[in-house]
Amino acid sequence: MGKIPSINEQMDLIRQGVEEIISEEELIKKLEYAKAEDEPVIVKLGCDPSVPDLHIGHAIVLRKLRHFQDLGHQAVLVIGDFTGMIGDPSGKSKTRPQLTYQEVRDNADTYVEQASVILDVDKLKIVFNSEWLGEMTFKDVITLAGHYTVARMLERDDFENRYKNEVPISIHEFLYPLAQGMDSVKLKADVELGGTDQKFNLIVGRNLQRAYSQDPQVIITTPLLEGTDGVEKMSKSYRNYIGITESPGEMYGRTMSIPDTLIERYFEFATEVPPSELSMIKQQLMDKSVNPRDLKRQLAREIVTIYHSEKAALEAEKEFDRIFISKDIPESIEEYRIGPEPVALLQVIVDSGLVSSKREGRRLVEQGAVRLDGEKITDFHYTISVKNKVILKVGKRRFLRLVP
RNA sequence: GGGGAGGUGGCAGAGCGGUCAAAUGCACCAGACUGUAAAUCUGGCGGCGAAAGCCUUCGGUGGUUCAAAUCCAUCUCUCCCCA
Repeated sequence: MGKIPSINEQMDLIRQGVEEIISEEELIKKLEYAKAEDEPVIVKLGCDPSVPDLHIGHAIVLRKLRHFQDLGHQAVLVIGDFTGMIGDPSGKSKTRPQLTYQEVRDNADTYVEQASVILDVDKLKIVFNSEWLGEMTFKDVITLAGHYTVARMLERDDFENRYKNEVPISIHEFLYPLAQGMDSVKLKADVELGGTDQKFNLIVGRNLQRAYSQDPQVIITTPLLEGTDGVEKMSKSYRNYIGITESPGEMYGRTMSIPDTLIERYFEFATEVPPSELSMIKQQLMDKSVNPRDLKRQLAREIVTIYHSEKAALEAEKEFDRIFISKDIPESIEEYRIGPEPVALLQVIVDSGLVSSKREGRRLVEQGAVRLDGEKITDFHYTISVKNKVILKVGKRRFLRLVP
């Protein structure tokens, strides 16, 4: 590692877009040591193989890991296959079906594949925690558990709240942070990354390393991004996420649907815009010198560009403008064959999958959301017979080309 | 082992014999407006039906009743307190 950047330069990059570093002094020490000894710092990130689809919220922490890679450090991705095979740690959900070995492997593959958009996979060390956790005996586990107390476990906000609100916490949930901490011990991690929701677990890892006479890891937390609804955290279970494998059009549109108040955060955490530009954007948002819509357009382009290409971003933008600004029809519309016989329009809407029930279709007609070739349909008994192609439009963004 | 409180729609959370397809908030969908799928306002938000109405839903099952999310029995899961 001859050309390692200076500690200051490293810290500048590391500090970008993080919530908290515990502690900076320790990190600097580790970096200094690494530089002096020409030994990379070991940076750990754990992932949950039960959710294979990544969204741009996950990307924040992945990007941070990438930063460490760029600085010449050793990134380690820990696939939590062991914990994944046992079940769900976040007590609320019911018995999530346990994943089989094969499912976990497949998910892990998908994860790495998707993460490769952000990480340098060639330099990435990938490990499965079943390797060591699966080897532990019950006695080992008890010994491990002996390093922690219930009171300290209850320090975790989530546990504390659930305890207070009489929401069940099962014993095995206490073991998850310990298991995760064990990963750090095994890997002799210098740094562990995670979302702010992981802070507690990361600290447990730190404490366990101490218990095992290791130099405790530095923990770095990254913010959890709000979803497109602007209310909940971005998560697959609410449909408020932007998946990193989504089509450019979908990605662009979903970005445009975030509340204006989120523009700044998205710029800061979901894109690669340099700090100088970021501060300019913040300024523009504050003094309202630029229409927020235009900033959001820029944001949407940035995001699509990261996961697709600039070209795709521009095309997506064009399409978006077409539909929502010019109120035009999309460039390409799916065709749906209905034959020359007269059919109830409602039936067509349901059969084609545009809406899920006649009831819903009817509501939409009543609300004036259904148009045929631009003409509003007001009668839900409307019967259609197609001689030439017709454009069926439901709401603002559902289109179908009906062909005989 | 004993005592008590609960399981309601995507989530949170009311209801506690009929007026309950189930308040309210969030999410979601649509319309208006607009600067965008932003904000705001309005409407909708189980299914079939033109409608009347009918069917399925309040942890599972079985009852009581003209009528049950609401009462009873039982099963199951959860929480709290005492030991």
